[in-house]
Amino acid sequence: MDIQLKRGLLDVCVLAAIQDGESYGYRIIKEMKPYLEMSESTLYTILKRLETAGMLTVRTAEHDGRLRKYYRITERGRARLAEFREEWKEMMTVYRFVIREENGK
Amino acid sequence: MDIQLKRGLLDVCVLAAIQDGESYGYRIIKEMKPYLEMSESTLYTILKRLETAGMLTVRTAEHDGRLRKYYRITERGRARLAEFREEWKEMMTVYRFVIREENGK
DNA sequence: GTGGAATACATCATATCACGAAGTATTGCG
DNA sequence: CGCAATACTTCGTGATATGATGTATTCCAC
Repeated sequence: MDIQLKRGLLDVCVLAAIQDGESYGYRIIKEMKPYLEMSESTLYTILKRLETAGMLTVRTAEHDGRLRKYYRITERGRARLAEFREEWKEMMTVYRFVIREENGK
Repeated sequence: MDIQLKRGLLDVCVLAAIQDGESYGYRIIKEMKPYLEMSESTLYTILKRLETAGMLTVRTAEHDGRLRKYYRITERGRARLAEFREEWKEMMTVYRFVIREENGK
């Protein structure tokens, strides 16, 4: 998919991946892969950004001798998802503008 | 609208604005405004980029003593629009992944 | 007839951001 | 032992949207 198009989905996609309960980086990537591929460096950048924005919280825990960071969505994060749904309506309006001519085919 | 979300639409939106016949910068902005707002500097940057990519051609003509640049879509530009429609299908898949939980409400 | 809005385009600096590359460290399997 | 998988981090780079600013003309209101 076009990178630019992808950009708008990355953040909300990560939030969506933890909306049912906490998860961790490596698992999030695997879970999202069928829908949207992203590199590890991208994901961890996004997770940091979302944390800074108060959209998720982090806790570190040991699992099989390895450290894992578990991410949990916050109210603000859920609000972002709700906002996204509104923005999507605008997206659809623009989409119809873009494809209008080929519509009659 | 969220800037990141907007990014994926800007280029195709400009192409869509000239798909029915040539137009010029100032008019494109006005025409797109109800759907997607962009600053002038953004538009002219995009027009230059699309020209470099061979998705549109430019001709300069005088109109009421002022110079205008008229932009015309190319075959490659139309191909980009067609490609966008395919990408949109992927976008819809991701969209459904994002809103899946709230769907049942 | 002067000032300001509208028309029309250009350039520059800046901030954001996705990503590849590379690294660290452990577990588990053949 | 070696290699894949797990798990996270850091750095540099390139792309890009935008505000600020500038140039130049036309048209309308006062």
